[in-house]
Amino acid sequence: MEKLSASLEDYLEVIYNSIKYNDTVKAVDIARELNVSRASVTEALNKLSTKGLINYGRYQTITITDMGMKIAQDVVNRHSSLSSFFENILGASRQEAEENACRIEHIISAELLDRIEVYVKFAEVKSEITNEFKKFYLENLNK
Amino acid sequence: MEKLSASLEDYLEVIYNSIKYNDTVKAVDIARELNVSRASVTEALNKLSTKGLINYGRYQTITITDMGMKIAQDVVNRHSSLSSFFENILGASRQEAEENACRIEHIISAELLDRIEVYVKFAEVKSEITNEFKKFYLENLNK
DNA sequence: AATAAATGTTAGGTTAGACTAACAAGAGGA
DNA sequence: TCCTCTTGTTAGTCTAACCTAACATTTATT
Repeated sequence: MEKLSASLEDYLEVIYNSIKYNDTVKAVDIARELNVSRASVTEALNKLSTKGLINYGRYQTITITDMGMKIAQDVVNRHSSLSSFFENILGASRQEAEENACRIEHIISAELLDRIEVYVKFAEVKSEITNEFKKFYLENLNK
Repeated sequence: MEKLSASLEDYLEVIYNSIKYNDTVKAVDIARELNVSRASVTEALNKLSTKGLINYGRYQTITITDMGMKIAQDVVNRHSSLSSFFENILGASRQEAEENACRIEHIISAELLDRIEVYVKFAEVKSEITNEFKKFYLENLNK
């Protein structure tokens, strides 16, 4: 199975999260969330369906297949690893962290992401590092 | 001036580096470097020229304008900050670091990049952190 | 149930960025 | 100089991802 485009990963991610937290998704929700037209959502749904990642047909309820589930969870994991790295280690705001995670999650390599995940664990164990960096960062703002 | 696309930033970056290290660039070099056809290079050169970032006309030598210079240097800075973060702090190989920097440089926010740059300085001052992380990373490989 | 509002689909367009194939221009060697 | 090879350009295509406008279907309201 060839890699999904950044765009299709976004659609799948929204579908996954929406089902997880609201038990269901409608095309109009996806459109709002991704700031695209309803027509674009229909197009994306057809592509995801053709690839066997969601179950979907005209005017039908959207569900995720097992394969789609695996991919969606992988995207979501990438997202949350990056986001917590940006927020907890680099000290970015929640929003800043989220926005960057949304974009970078699609293009980072598995290996580099792995290093980032380990770094998050590392910083949990050695929490003084994070504090020292925050101090260092503030000192550097004036320069 | 509106933001350049990732693709045009790549072209400009190659032009900048090529001129910096070889005093000149030819379209065929750009094509090789970016793995695109010569036709695609011609198209990109016309766009960059229209935007006033390079001086260029049919069959003519390519040079960078002052404005193009600023943008190119900014891209190159983003690239090298990211690359050294990935290599020196996260311990990725040179190649891994470069490849990811090439992609991420186009989409990271200025604010997050700034935090990364400060983190690189921080790790230079506190070099024990990097060593501890490398140890921690190796220990975590087996889990 | 009838109608109005919301949602989903289709058809047809646009744009950026790539491609190939064919042709044009320039550069180097015999 | 002529010929050949390399390099650059053009024309025409393709694809992904978006859009709008019009139409179809479903859902909600009276």
